[in-house]
Amino acid sequence: MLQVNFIRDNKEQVLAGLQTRNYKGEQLAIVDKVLALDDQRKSTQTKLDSILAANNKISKEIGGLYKQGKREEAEVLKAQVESQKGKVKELEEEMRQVKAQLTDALLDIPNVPHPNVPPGNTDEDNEVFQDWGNDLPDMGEGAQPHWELGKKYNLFDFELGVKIAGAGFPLFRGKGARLQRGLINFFLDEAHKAGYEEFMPPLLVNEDSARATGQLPDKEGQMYHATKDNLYLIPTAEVPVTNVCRDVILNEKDFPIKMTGHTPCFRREAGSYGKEVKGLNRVHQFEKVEIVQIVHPEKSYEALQEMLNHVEGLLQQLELPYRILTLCGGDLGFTSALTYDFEVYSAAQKRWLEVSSVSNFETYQSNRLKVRFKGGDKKTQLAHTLNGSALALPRIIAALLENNQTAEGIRLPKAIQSYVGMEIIS
RNA sequence: GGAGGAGUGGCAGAGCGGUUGAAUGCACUGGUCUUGAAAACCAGCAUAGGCGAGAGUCUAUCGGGGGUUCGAAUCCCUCCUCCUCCGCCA
Repeated sequence: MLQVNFIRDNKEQVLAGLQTRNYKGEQLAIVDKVLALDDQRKSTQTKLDSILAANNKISKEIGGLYKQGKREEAEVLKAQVESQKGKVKELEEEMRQVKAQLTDALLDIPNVPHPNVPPGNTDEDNEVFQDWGNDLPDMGEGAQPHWELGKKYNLFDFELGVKIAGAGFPLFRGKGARLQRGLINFFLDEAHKAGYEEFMPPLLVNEDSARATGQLPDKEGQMYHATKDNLYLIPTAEVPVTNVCRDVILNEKDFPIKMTGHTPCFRREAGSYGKEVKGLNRVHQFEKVEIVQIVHPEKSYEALQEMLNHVEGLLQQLELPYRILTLCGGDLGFTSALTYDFEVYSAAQKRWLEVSSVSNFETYQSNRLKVRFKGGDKKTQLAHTLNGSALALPRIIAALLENNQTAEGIRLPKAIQSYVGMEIIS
């Protein structure tokens, strides 16, 4: 969430940001609401503090009087403090409520989009930041989609997944399982080379962690919830990995913090069915390698570019046609200031598939995470956080299979042949 | 899962109802001394929030939450975590 003081000092900028996100009319009133609640919070605290200060002072006097044996005088003062108790309780309750309302209101305000975020309403308005050009692969008439190829080469089995768990839980087997394992290792090795520390985090997280990275309360329905122990299955490694730095005050010298991790990701994807989700296009459980950076505020857009280059390098090594989109105001994630999506062309489905999303959250996430650092001036301030997929597996596998199908089998790109242990899947 | 013990500042560790936001040591930062370093000495060293132009001052925080009390790090309840023993187990 945004900091109240930032909103107060940059109200026009925040309002303009909301407009980029297509907030109109009454929806913009949220900003004034936040400021009003904050004013109320302050005045309530001033009242409360002055009573508490007076009470504390008297209590100390009582201590002194008891030592001197002046019981009666002490009793008088006791009664005096006691008489304020109701008022204190009342103000404390008011404080609790105002704070809760303020937090709720702040949670309703999305991040301020970066000036480069194009206007627009839907994914159709996303701006192509980097195009592939016209020579998209044409596999001809007989090209098979990945779900057919998976069956043909016995790489994965959706029916068995349904039997064991349910729809959207694919079962990888044989060469399909090896392909997936090889890709994960390839991605992790590349991240390692780029200076990211590798993590193997818990796959279930507690409420505090889910709240800190913003999955709660906004995306409650999208996560699997182990209610008995009140733990959530992670929808992305971003959650456990970013939480490494929760409530930490870093030293400026620690920057940049670069973390990576491979995890399965669990998403309920409630309400999405149909063609768009066929095969591996959208599943409840998938593998992903995530990269996270925590950096000095002045360096975050450099870091974003670096992450962009990293993801681009992966796709080039995989020899897949890709394009990069700048998400428009309407499609931009609630917590993000600037997001680039990577899409890979699926030759048989004849459509672009999103395989990575790289975002700069600036201080929006770190404010809730309380990731701060001390700069040269000894002041603590919020760090910037960024993350991106590098990469998500299922759609990469879909594109690899579809784009590389030949009569002899599926020819793997050079970069991963040693990882998978074969040149061709036949 | 059962029984017992413990959680205090970056770390170690006092305090166990009254001016204690918290002794002391270490670490860290600045200074004195020194050609330089070490040692020694002096000073500083938590976070968040309110009020204030500022100096500053007030409030909250001793694992989390709640309670008792004029007053809680200290007493009570509850949750969490760690340690020891027993049981179970990949």
